[in-house]
Amino acid sequence: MPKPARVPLQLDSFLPYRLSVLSNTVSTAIAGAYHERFGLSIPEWRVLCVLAMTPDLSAAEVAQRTAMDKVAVSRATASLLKMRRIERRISRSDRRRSVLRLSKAGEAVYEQVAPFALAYERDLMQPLDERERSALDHLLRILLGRATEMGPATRT
Amino acid sequence: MPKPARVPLQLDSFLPYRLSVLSNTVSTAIAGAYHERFGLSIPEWRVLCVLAMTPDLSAAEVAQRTAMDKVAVSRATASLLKMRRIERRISRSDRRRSVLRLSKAGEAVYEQVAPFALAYERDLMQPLDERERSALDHLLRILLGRATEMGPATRT
DNA sequence: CCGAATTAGTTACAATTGAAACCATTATAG
DNA sequence: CTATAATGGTTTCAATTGTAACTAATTCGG
Repeated sequence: MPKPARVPLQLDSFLPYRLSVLSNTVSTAIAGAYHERFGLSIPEWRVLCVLAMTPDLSAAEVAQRTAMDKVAVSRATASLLKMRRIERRISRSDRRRSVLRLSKAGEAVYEQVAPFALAYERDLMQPLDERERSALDHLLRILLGRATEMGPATRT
Repeated sequence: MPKPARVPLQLDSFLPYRLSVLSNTVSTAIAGAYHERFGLSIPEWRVLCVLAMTPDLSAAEVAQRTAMDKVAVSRATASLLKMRRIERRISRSDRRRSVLRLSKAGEAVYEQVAPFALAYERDLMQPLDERERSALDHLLRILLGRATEMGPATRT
């Protein structure tokens, strides 16, 4: 008997691979632009973004809303503080907790970056019609839910 | 006049963000499993995978088919060589070029990992019906094409 | 109250990743 | 031919990222 039955796994039709390639392509494109135009990293941009929508969050709340861990948030806020794009106060009631919000300068940066980000997204989705866009939204929602509930891949 | 018109950018409906979160969730789940079960990193897995489908590729060809850069391929192949999961020869016609293929042990590992990977993928897509799967395929194809042709985000 | 356990956030250290410099070999121009 | 350029691949160094340990403040059990 020759070879055992080969499981045909074509890498470029393998969903995790495709997601990774797509996400990397998009992210590095955006990251480059953010960096050279605004001196922002992607984690910094995320923090800026949630604080623009919702001021006075703690670091932990920011972490939750940006899907970043607390170390990443700490680094991003440290950098944003140094650039004076956010301000930090200490919570009066709990002196461990800090309260973060955009500074005037931070708002100005946000007002510049947000349209840029939205323009990129619009361009990216430009080939999709309305039906396809809502299908995309639907699929991403399902997949993320599923991936999250599956958690650390347990099988064999 | 008060605030300038706020551009409403909700992070969790921003496509690049959603792709990043989904891809990270899936990748870290799989990476953990590959690592603890087979001692493989994702780059190593990718190399293994393309060599299983197509033996006797050069490093550059592997790079192209895995969407990795040549440094990543070099590291992955070095590690796979040390573990004796692939073999390397020097091309007779061009002594810079190497020719890579799975070893017996490499094939054995592949035969184990591939079903695992496919099972993970199947579970991930389990909530999707046939229509949705083909829509997903379609959308990913379009978006990747678009992201690639847009290249380094140029705008403002 | 007081000490153990929790929680918010930072710091330190190791592993990953990317960019540029670097060999060795082959191709090309004069 | 020979010098220069280009190519395949590896190594080096710096930047990013993740994990674990740590500090400071708060809560909880007794």
